[in-house]
Amino acid sequence: MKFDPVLFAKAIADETRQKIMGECCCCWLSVGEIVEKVGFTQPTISHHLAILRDAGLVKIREEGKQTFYSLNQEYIAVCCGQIMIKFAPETSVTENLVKVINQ
Amino acid sequence: MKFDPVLFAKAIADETRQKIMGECCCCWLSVGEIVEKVGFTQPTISHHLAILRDAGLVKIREEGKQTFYSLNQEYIAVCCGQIMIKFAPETSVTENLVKVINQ
DNA sequence: TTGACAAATAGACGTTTGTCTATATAATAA
DNA sequence: TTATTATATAGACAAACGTCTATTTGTCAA
Repeated sequence: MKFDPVLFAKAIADETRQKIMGECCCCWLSVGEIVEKVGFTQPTISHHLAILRDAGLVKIREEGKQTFYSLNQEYIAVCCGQIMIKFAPETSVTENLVKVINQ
Repeated sequence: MKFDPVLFAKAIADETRQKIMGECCCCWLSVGEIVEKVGFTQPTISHHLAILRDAGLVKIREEGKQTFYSLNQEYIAVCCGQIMIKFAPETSVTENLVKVINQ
């Protein structure tokens, strides 16, 4: 997944999608479970999941009739790191991050 | 500035604004200079600067007729760090970041 | 005080986005 | 096969957004 800072920002720039991301951050959830937890219609949730998928922010596992989603934490960390390097290069936090990445 | 992850993401979720951010990341630029570098009309640039300002992403210095803008790198680093903690808590990059913040 | 310049604001307009209902696709069970 | 369930896709529609032109506000120089 080639990093595109605008695509990444657009993907997370919505309250509903951030709710979805929070729900499936550290576990696998089916679309139905996400619908229950977030509270929009199933097509709306599927629409948002497609946007997250196209940006590379979720991992997908199909199992019979169901599709499970889980947040792609590694890639999200990379995206945030890249944005810090691009837009906050002179901060100590970013300098430390760069040190960790390069070691 | 209270951190709002959706407001932050919306503010950086536009190509023109990211160009502006890149230009005034490590220096102070007047609105006129940003207009020249980014290449939209002055009202359009002012519009985007207002969005960045409302999200706390730029610092402002007025000087006579001119207004100078510079990216608020410290706050951008904080925002990225918060997003990592929220959406990528289990990654080693985030664990290192938390260590640095807490020390 | 007048004129010139820099930036912000107002308003118009086309595009993009988020949500919905309706429908299609795919997998399983009877 | 047929019915049922889970998810994705299509299309409609209102709201939000990005850009522009025109205008206003504020500062400085003559």
